[in-house]
Amino acid sequence: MNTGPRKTRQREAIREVFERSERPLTIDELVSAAGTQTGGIGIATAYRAVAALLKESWLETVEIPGEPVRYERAGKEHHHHFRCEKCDRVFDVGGCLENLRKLVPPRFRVKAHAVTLYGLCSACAS
Amino acid sequence: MNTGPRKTRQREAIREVFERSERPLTIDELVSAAGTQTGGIGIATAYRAVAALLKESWLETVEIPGEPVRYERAGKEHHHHFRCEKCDRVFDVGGCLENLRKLVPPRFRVKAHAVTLYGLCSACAS
DNA sequence: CGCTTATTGAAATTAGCGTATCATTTGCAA
DNA sequence: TTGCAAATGATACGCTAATTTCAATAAGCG
Repeated sequence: MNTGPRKTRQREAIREVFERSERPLTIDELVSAAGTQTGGIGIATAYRAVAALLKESWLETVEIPGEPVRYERAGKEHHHHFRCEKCDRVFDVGGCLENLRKLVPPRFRVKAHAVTLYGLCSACAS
Repeated sequence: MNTGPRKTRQREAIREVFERSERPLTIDELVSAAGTQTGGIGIATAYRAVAALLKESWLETVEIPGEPVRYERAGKEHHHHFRCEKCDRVFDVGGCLENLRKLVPPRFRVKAHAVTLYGLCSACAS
């Protein structure tokens, strides 16, 4: 007897997609990517699998204003995101600003920060 | 004869609320604030007035991931925002980071950026 | 292999946010 | 004061994202 999570074609596909992708993906992007690489997955399955992967901290959310939530592998080095205004893709951007804390008023306590850059990616800038 | 916008109690109240507020407000915050200061305004009116004030660039949008859109007076100096995780209010944060462009890969073109800080405001930190 | 039960997925449902409707109110020019 | 169009506001509607339903499928232990 066993009552653990089962290994299914769909979940394997989802893990593969995220492991191969170097950028955050929306649910729809995930479904599309998994669809081409395997027999395809349903949206409900995608949501459920992502929720599970979030719970076990295998994925993290990437939220950008006015955009659907995206997901990427957890545990990456500290980084931020760049959204291409032409192709709508979101890319990781390494590095960070050290002096963020200096910006806020004295008694404010900064616990986290998000930086989003907007512009044209290399593919769309040419 | 004249076919311009009319001066109403509700629009006056909305302008006053934004002029007095030093922080961005959601539609609901606006309705609440206007409600206490005057006879109250409807949500539809709030949306319409805000849309008009946006169109004439008297207001600007402040978008924070996972949050409803907020609005603040346009024309302020370049600044960013701080969201208190306890009271959910959003505050303006002066200053900026100069070296943002250095973060992105060579061929990427940066046109804008958004910085959001998260933590506890001075009132909630005590 | 056979059985139990987790998983899938299409479709229905929910939830949040914003807009459109339309009868009523009201600004304001004549 | 009068009249008309603009403005209001309660509510119905629409849209998108995400969850739930439930019958069918399939993982995987014995």
